[in-house]
Amino acid sequence: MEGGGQLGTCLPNFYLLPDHHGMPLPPPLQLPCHPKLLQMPFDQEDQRGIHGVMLSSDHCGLYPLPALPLSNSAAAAAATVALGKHSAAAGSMPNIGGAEEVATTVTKAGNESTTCNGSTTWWRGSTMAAAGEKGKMKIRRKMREPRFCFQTRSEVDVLDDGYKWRKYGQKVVKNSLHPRSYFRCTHSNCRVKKRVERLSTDCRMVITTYEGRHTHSPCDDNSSGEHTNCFSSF
DNA sequence: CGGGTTTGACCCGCGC
DNA sequence: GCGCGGGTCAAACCCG
Repeated sequence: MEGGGQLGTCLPNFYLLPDHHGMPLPPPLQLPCHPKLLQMPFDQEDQRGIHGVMLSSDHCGLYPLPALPLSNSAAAAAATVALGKHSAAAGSMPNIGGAEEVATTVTKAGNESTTCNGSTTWWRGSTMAAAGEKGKMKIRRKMREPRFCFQTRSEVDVLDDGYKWRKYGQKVVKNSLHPRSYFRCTHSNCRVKKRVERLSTDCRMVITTYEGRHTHSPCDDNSSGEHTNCFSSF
């Protein structure tokens, strides 16, 4: 069902954030412009050959993003993005069209609600333990969270978005000069993942892809005493 | 010693 | 059916 959940099947939502310059990165919710304005029905995008909308780094203007090939390039894969969190804590980030559809798919794939509970570790239980064995990894593969990606110019690969991430993999992807890094949120009940890679065409550009929704606020990941530091740089 | 990173292997989906 | 490529696992390693 639902086409195997290949990344390319769900068109991403793109945001181009202002230049990073090593500064902590605000989560999508804190984009300089209202994220809602960036939304566009996926099917509509597709029909127009537009795979996303980017926020101009210079003036917050919107413009279509036809350049990123979503089907197979590394950038495309990274571009298939997803937004985690922000629905509960901040509440201002709407569920994004296609992303919500993906979420539905995830639910149908099953077992999601059981994955985070009672597992010994924050993510292992959500996959292998829930599946019980590798043979059921197919279920895992089907599980797709809402995705959201944005792109920014940055000196560093891993942007500080206020959450705490653990790297669980790195892989060289085709058509990309730079390896893609895979991260998971370290929060015990949070299954949000993110991928980070640099554009092969412009190594200064970092594409960050979020998948899933955080079940906690950004500060919950840090020590409880650092609540004011999450995005203090802004 | 605990938590995070690295990295090779494995699995799965998709295209041909 | 097969091969390719992306995504994930998990043991080994590193670091504070």
